[in-house]
Amino acid sequence: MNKDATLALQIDRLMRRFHSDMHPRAQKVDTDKVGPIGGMILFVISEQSPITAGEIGTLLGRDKSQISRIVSLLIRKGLIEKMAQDGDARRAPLRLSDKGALQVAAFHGALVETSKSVLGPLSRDERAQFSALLARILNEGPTPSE
Amino acid sequence: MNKDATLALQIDRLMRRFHSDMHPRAQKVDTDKVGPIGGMILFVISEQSPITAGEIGTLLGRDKSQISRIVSLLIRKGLIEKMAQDGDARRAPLRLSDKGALQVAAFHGALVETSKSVLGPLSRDERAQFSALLARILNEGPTPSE
DNA sequence: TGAAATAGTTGACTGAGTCAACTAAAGGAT
DNA sequence: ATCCTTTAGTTGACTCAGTCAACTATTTCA
Repeated sequence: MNKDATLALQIDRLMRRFHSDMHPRAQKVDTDKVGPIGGMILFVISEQSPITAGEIGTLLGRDKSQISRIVSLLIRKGLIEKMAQDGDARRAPLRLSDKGALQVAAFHGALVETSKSVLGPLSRDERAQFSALLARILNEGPTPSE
Repeated sequence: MNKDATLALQIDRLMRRFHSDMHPRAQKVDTDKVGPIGGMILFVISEQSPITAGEIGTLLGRDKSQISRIVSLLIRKGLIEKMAQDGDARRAPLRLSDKGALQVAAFHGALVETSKSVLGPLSRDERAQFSALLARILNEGPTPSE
């Protein structure tokens, strides 16, 4: 069997595993019903702030329309807020609210648990190896700090 | 920043990259409009036949209801067919039709191209390493190993 | 100043994924 | 045998992810 095709199936299965593990964990702490992607957006903002919707879209590899909708939901829920303009009235720099900062900690925990659960079979070294390979694969786009 | 949380974001981005690369490729060869998961099901059947819907669900990590619907679509399109019973009337062993075998080759090509494109930054050795790590993750996880 | 590029919003749609309820067949125990 | 439980698959209803196109407002630059 073709190795590349096998790899494709493996990646697909990893995705499924990751999602189905994360979903219930994220739901349990998602008191404001912002969904898993809402959680990831909060997480990204907590790492880099201020950040615009467009930058979030690039980081997460999602369409701007999707980001736009979830961002306005997060604002409506009071988890993030638009900051004062930075000179370009098209851009809307975002930052966490205090409430959002609390929420982020919970999502962060869910993410960590999911990673630990899914990557459980790997040793510490292997996990680092895996992460390094992922970083190389993703290297073409903007990567979160290391 | 927490390493495990970084890993979670990395995996998510890999998934996004993989999907958005595969989607157009799969669509181009998807003359019967069975969708990317339809293609993966065909691929799985081409590798292991006969196989039941339940086994496909386990292999792909999808819900049986989702598999059931797509399988009946594939049958309606004439790409796969139910075989004679094997003694258990609940189980429905499936196999490719001739038409399905042709379609599978096209999907296979799309899968290979996607792998090559997404994993382009990796060397031959790194790709093998990556595949081995994936195999360790997937085989020792909550899914029954082979 | 007028045209093109950029950031974001909105609408409409497809499809993935989840959950629960259901049918039908098989297996096991007394 | 008959009941009870388990298993394979089907179906309905629903939520959310993802895509695409059209649109507004603002900035940039020729």
